[in-house]
Amino acid sequence: MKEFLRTKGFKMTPQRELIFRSFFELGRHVSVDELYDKVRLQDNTVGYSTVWRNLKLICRVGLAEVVNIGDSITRYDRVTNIPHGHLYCLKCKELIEFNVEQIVGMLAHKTSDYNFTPENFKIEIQGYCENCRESEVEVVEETKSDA
Amino acid sequence: MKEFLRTKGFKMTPQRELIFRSFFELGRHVSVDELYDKVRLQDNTVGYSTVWRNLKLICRVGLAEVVNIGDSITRYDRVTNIPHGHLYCLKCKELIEFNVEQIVGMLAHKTSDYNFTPENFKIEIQGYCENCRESEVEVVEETKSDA
DNA sequence: ATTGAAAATGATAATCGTTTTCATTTAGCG
DNA sequence: CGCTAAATGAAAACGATTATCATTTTCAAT
Repeated sequence: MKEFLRTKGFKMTPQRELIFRSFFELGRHVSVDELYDKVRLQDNTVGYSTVWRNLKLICRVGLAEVVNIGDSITRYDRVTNIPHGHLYCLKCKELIEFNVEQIVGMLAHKTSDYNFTPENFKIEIQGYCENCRESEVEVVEETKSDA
Repeated sequence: MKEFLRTKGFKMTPQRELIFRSFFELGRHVSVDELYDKVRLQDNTVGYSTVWRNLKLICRVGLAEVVNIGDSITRYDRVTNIPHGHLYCLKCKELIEFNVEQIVGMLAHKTSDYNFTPENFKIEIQGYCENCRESEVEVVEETKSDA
């Protein structure tokens, strides 16, 4: 890892090592706060900005990418070689991954109709998971006034 | 439209009418600022918050939905009956719509494997449009230090 | 037409996530 | 070692979005 970063022109530091390791330990859909909390458990001197910067760095070097669904929280997802989309349950807020290998293939083909060269596919589906399926009624009648 | 809103429990006001009309005149991928500017051309007393609130209202009643691509600007897209995804050019930042009717069909089918009931499909593809295709090289070597 | 309750407006302040700044410390090459 | 570029941590700055609140307006019931 140290080597990997060096070849890209970045240095290795204890904080950075801790942040990187924590990120990969956390696994999927990591938010800044989650990562910050985990890092602080092991070293409570690490600054918030440092966690932030390194999370962006992890993306910059191609080891993670941003996941943005309905809520306003940006999450970072470890890059894997199997492409996946996300199913987001509007009720319980759970984020389920699902395989989109064939879909991506089709999409790639389709974009060529538009003379477009794709780099990155984002497929996010909002809906209701198995458990929450029943109560999918009221969508408009929530917050009416002001807001 | 007035009727339509009333049945959903909302009132009609001159500002609201102007904002709604302006939104639909603008067409696709409307940002708050764009809409605000357009509205102010016709009535420079309308407040920013009012534009904001009404943009959200347009979404709430199902006439528009949020489009969020790479940049941090939230845009609102008029809902149509033909489902479409977005091709976002990383260079010129243009947003191209493309038809995803079949794709959505496949996706809907695929989500059933996960016992998931989809409500909303978002397909965003980043890449390079016809004109910008050549210069798609440097992706990592941009801003190195700090940041 | 008048009225009264509910909702909308507009200005402003508050909030939240993210980015920048800057003085200080550190990594790592020569 | 010693030097330079990069990294850190704290704090402030920033921009987008939301909440607050006093005032005004809509609209249904009279």
